[in-house]
Amino acid sequence: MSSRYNARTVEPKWQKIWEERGDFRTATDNAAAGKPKYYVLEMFPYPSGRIHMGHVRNYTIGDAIARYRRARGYNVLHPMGWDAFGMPAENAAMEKGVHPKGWTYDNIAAMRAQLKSIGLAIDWSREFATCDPDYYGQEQALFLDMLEAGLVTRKKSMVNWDPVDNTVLANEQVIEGRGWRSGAVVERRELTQWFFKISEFSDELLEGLDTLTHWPEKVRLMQKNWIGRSEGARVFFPVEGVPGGKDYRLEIFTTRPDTLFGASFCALSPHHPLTEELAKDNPALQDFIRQCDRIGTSEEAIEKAEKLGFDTGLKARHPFIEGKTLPVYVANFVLMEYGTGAIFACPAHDQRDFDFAKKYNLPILPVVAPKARLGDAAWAEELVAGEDAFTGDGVAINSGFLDGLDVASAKRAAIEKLEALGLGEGTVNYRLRDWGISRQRYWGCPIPVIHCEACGTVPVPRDQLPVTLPDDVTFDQPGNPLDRHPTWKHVDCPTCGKPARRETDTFDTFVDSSWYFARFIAPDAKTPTDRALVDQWLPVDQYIGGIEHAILHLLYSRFFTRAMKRVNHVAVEEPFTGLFTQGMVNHETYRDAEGRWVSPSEITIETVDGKRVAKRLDNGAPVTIGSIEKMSKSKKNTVDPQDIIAQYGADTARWFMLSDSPPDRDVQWTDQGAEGAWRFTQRLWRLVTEKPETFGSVNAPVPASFSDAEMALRRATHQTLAAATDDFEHMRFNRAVARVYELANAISAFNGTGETAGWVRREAIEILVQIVGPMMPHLAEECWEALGHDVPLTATEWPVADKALLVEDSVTIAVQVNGKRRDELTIARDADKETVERAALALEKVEKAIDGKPVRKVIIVPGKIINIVV
RNA sequence: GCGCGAGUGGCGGAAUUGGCAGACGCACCGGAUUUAGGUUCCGGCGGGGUAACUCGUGGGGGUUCAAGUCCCUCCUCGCGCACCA
Repeated sequence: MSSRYNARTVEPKWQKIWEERGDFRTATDNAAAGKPKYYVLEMFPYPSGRIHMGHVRNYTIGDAIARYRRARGYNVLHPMGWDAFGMPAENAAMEKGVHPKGWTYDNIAAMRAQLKSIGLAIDWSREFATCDPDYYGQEQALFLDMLEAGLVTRKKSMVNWDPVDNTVLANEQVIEGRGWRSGAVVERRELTQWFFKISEFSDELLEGLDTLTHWPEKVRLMQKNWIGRSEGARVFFPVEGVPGGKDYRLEIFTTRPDTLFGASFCALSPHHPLTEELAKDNPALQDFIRQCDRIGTSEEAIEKAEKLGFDTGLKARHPFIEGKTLPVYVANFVLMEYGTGAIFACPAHDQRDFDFAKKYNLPILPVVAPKARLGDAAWAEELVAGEDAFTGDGVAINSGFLDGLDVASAKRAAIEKLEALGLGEGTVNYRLRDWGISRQRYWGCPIPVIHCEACGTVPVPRDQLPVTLPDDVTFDQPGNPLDRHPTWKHVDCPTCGKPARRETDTFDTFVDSSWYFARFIAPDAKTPTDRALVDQWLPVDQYIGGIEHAILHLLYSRFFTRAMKRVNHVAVEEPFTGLFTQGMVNHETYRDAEGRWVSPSEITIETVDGKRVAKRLDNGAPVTIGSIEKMSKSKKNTVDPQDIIAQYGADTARWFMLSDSPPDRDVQWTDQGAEGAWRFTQRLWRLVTEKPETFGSVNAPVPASFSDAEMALRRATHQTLAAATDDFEHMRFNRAVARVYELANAISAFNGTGETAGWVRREAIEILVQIVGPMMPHLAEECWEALGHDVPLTATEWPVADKALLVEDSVTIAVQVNGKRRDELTIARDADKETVERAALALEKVEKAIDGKPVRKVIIVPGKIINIVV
């Protein structure tokens, strides 16, 4: 009776049944549900208009977890929403003349339909978009709470300025130092902006990392380095000749006070107050600053740029060496945002200082020598003549009272001395800077403040929230449409009633994504969160998303959760108990004879003489097969999930996404892999439906005894179940898939007949279908129904492995001689070491390998290996 | 430039705390059945060697009875770098 499995009809059928049954609507009041809660969340998507394979992978992983946890008896919360503010909507408005709002909501509608076709176990009743006034209004309320709590500040910071378009550019809009549209050389410009005081949480955020034991170690390490706690010293260098500053003391931060005796110059950031003071009547310095400002604002650009300096002519007095002075430079690699915006440089022991000293012929004096080369004059010569600074541990030399101390002791001694002299102190510095949240853009959440000439910055009164975006805006010119809107920004001051001006900047979209996980718990609450409910549901038990968010999004969310706790909107400090970072989806690239990228859908591949050869489908022109890279529009190596779903069904796409690669690594999408996944869907369907008469009846009693072959299949079944369950617990879906194949092979190979065999066969196939359930839910439901069940799989509990069937009576272990495998031995599991040793030594191949030589040692690892050393 | 991670057959990968390298899948090769075909089933499949055996986890070195796994070093690729999301 078996016929082909038709995903096209089966998948919508089950999606409809699940929806009608309300299987995935979560009982909001978990306490009443009487089950443990489990909150699983994937990073919500930006509504670009179409889902891509990265989404399919992300949401399939999350869905498998959600369905597995549901089967394990948890009350699962698995919501979905849209990270809907951001630049692409404004770009579309400029390029296509569509309104960002219409464009965004149209995209959401299209992507929602696509996501639903994947068959995700999502509670769609909780869906929202961050551009819904209801959501961003609550975000404004949160901001006001944080403002009142002193967590917000205003200060000056640098932006990329396009002098032709007269607009602020994002870093990604600066290409090789030029504006992406105008092509003009970009300048740095100072702007007063809003900031969250995340730097006040540096220590807390750092220490909190230790509690995140279910996060990848690499993410914790990246965050730790990003926060960048470093112990060091503030040192004051008295500077002579500062105009109008008689006793000017230059404050610098250093992590290496032990190298002070090797100092050869001081350097100021181009935006250090002293630099700006000096530049006032120094046109050459003004030019130099302008030159530095052309590098752009990204740290990457600044660090990669050639090191340049400007000698101010000022001299700084060395704190330890009487009479010694150091030249004071302005240098392009000194960041105003880090430390004090000024450094002292010890070229011998810092690579950047070293490069700079070489370029400007400044002295390089080694003051730390590696232990092994202490007192070796040649070492110092090599260092100075070479290209690399010595940054390792060693012993202080040429350093007066520090001589002979190791680096750590020398640091302590130097700080003590500085403190005694009143020329410095030990201090802790962090790399983490405050979070600038002002964006000079339209499509974002308006910052709810009003600027009044008399009253200063005044919060928008709560009863006037949300401050909504005006719809009547134009995108025919660059710049912020809110700022040039004829009426929107003109309001009366809420305090004094005089004419005032709305803040026209909007929030960084990272603000929107820093608390959405809390909003899903009560998406309609009239306050940002519903405390009774968030206390039940937070933190998120398992969060899943791309590794590219390892630092910013996750750090901002951690900060925001702490800030929300301070203003009593949540009880927890950490938002995500478990974090899983999935890899990317890659695909081969193709180019035609002219080097233009060609899409996979435009070509066909054949194997000629064992080699894969590609050509265009339309005209047969040859196409070169290139490297495997991350799917991207620019390289045209994308595969549209909708095409795959239309051709093979969602289950095939899901299965492929989970089957081959470990989820935290990159996966390569291949047509053959997709076909292989599709073939397995057909195979499972055949296994279930081909010979229904060979299965026992549903709910038949357990037979009294089993044959050896029947026991073997039962063992395979329960061992697979135990192992696959463990794999699900650890998100090792690729291993679970491999075990599914093994069990399927065992079921196919089992040829027992009769009632008992039928019972065993049914047990095996049912467990197989249940394991497949979280991964290919539609197919599994259809199989489950075909096996005679009335209750859908989504409402069926996860099976439990019979522990008695997990252990074998005998084990096969390898026998090595001098570490090389010579034979194997099958022996009772509980055999003692002597028995094992005697049996191993008696093996013919082992005897031959020993070759009469004396046995020195026999290593027996029970159940694993025997190694005979001769 | 700085920080982080990853390298195992033709390909994706598997391998408890160091304990039989290559499970499982894809591709490929051979056979059977059938069809108009990509279907299905059976067998083979890291390199060298007739074989005994031997070499093999990015390169080089080390620790160990035993190393894909631990240590040192080098190379390649990927991610992040604060206004992309």
